[in-house]
Amino acid sequence: MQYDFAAIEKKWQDNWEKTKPYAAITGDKTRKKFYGLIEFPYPSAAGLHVGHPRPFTAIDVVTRKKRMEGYNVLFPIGFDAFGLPTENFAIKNHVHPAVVTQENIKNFTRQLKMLGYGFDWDRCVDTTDPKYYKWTQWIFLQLFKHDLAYKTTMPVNWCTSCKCVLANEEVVEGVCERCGSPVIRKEKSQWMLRITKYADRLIDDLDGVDFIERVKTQQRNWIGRSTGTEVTFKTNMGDDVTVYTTRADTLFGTTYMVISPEHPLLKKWKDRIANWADVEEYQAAAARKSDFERGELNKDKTGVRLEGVEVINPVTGGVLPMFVSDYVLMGYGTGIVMGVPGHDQRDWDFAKKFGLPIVEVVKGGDVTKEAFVAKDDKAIMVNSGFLNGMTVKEAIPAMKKYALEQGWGKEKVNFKLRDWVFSRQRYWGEPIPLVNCEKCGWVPIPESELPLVLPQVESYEPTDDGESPLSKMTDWVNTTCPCCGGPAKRETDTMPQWAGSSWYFLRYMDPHNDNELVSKEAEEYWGPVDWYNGGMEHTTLHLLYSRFWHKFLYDIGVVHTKEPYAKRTSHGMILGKNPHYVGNAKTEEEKQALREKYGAQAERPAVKMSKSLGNVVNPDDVIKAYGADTMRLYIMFIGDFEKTASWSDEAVKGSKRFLDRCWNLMDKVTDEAEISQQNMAVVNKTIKKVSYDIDNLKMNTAIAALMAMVNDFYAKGLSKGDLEVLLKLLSPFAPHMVEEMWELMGYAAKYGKMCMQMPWPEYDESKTIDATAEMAVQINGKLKGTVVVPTDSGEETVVAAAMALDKVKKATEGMSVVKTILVKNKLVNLIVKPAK
RNA sequence: GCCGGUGUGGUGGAAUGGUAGACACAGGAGACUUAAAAUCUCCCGGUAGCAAUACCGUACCGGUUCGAGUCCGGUCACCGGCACCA
Repeated sequence: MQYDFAAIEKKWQDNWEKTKPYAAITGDKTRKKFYGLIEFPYPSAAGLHVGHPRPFTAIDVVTRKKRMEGYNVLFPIGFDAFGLPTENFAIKNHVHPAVVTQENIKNFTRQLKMLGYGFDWDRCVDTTDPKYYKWTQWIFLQLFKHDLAYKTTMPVNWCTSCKCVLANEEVVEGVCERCGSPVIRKEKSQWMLRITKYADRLIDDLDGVDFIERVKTQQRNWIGRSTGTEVTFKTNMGDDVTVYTTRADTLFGTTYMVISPEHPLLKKWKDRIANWADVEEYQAAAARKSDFERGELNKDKTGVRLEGVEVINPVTGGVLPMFVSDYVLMGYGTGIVMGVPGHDQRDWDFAKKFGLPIVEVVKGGDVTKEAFVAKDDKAIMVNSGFLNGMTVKEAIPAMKKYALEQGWGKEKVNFKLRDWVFSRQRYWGEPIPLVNCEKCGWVPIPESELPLVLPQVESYEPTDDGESPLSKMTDWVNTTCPCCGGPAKRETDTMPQWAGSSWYFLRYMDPHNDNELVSKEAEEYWGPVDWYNGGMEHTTLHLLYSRFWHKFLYDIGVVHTKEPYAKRTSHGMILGKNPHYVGNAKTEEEKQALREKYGAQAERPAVKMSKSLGNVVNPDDVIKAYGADTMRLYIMFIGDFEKTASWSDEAVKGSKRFLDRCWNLMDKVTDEAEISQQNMAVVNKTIKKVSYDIDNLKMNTAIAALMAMVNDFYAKGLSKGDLEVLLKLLSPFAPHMVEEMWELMGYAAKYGKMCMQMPWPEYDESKTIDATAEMAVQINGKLKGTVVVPTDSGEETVVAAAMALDKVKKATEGMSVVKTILVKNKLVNLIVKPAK
């Protein structure tokens, strides 16, 4: 028999809507709190896809178990609704983005409720709600007041299609992360946030949090802290030049200098550079290149020698030529590097091309063929004066010390992390609450005037001159200066999408507070988030940004913890079937054709879901066919939570079949209210396994254990007490069906509670042990068979039983046992030798 | 190039150094049924054999160990991230 999931799920969802069993109670001191968090979705027009339920269900399961364990649980949901896709959709269809957003939120809400998640819907937030973004703006004002927000003209990443600047984190392989269009450099005046001021703390505080290791390493690499030396060189131009190097030991091998095309010194030296026209032309060419071109063509070094510029090597006194080349970045170090072609491959390539001398200062390689980048401490310095004979490891601090004494060098820490480009020339974002006054400069609007509401506009189209659509709203733009009362103009750029999501987890703690971002009481009760699960793709974006904002909020006393999240886990992607997989083809010709047409793609059975491949799975369809409980169970059973997994329509049926088997157990159950003797061990073992597995996100093996227990129930029969435990363990995974069974079996009446409100079952360690153990018997490490012996049998008993096996008799004939290895209840290994 | 990760049946995947393949999907056989579906029971890594059984088997090569998918050294392949960061 199959259970009527449609009616049952509707019934219980209506019940939960009314009775609110998921309401979190701020300040409840009688229970421990648990704050579980998932990344709130972006409400796209396409609706929920199967990627969403994986993390949502996992944390739903975790929080459901925590509630049963007696915790006061906060498991909230909201919508990260500002952003480009909605704005683009609005432009295309001539609807206001706010209208689109509300429709999408409605659809997402319907879908999420259909999946039966235990969200506290009364705490739902929407980043586009002025009541919400009032506080996003408020935080920006505090950043501004603390000199962490500043406007500057700089070359920025400009997406040619979105007509908008992008943060470094939004540029992937030289193209726009969102639309894939090339990104070029453009000089623009932009709001920036000084995230670099927090670089050290963002790295160091990772030591104190429970994040999965790959998240920590990725953040550390992204921030990219390195300790090196700044060395100052004298020049004939009147200015000294300073370079940053992590290899101070190679100073004797420096044969030239390179300056970035964007470096301001070039302009200053203009009149004294003999070939200025060439240099200027090179600068212009470099500016025209996109990031992609600049990075991709990295093998082919280009540059121009600055004629007339001479630089003195402080250790050799030698005169070095200087070049301008775009392989030196303005944004890292000092924008000038010392060229050491013997021991840096890029410098080597450059030196080869321009015929510069290559000097070996570290022995071990062949610098006529390639740069020798020494890593081990066996590498010995040569041609390096007082460093000769030292290892690289010794030479670096020795040179540092010498440089410091001589006054032309000092230790310096550098980061790859850059300040955060915070403004966007788009409509659908939070207005930046500042005005520009000719007399007073940038002035914040009074906090009492927040929120600064996004005005209605006729057209949201980005302008070709790169200004925000808001700039055309002259009524709104022209205002008075809060400082002097004179005429002033509003900032017309808006905030990036990452703004609203950088602090949303705090708003959940106190979502309706009009006077504060979050009350002290609520923040001290709920903070920090106990468990946050989200995608790896946010590691260097949202996760880093929100840690930065949280640290700032800590500094100004809004929050009481240095870190927002105590624990961070990450889920793998869900892949769809690859329609072009060679395995689908029947004949060799078809296979060959697929390989030719799709190349390496054709070798993969599963690929990312996409509309164009037609392999997208819609959760609505799955729920319609099998029910939400099946959807939830399957997405948890699909495989290791952290790894990518492939969706299989076939395998979904297995989860449905299991739920039907559970349902049909109701007909097999005997009246006994206790756990039955025949199931005592399996029930206790399963409680232990499921409890441990849920806490460790091993949902697939937790479900496998439940399946194994149900298989046992079918084989041996079960009591009412056995079923009661099963229902409690299954409740986090399949809450609708479980509540229905709970009611039908009379437990609801007996306890006056829903199953989800019962205490989580406990196990008795002594009862997890079977009366007998099946032990492996090995001869010289080779498996010969198994014996069943009483649990915890000693060596004598086990060996006797083992020797009784025919195979063992045969294998030990004419041999003597020289050693016996016994692993209790697991195996016995007899080491034998021919008898003399 | 650098940093992470992964490699196990036809498939998804299990295995604190201790019986490799739990639990499923697909497939096969049987029961029930007029029949089908559903359900229930059993089989299901490879080779040889009627069978008992024997040998092989966790990407590849080597090592440690009574015993290695698991630990160590090396190689290859794939996936993800970063990348002219001096």
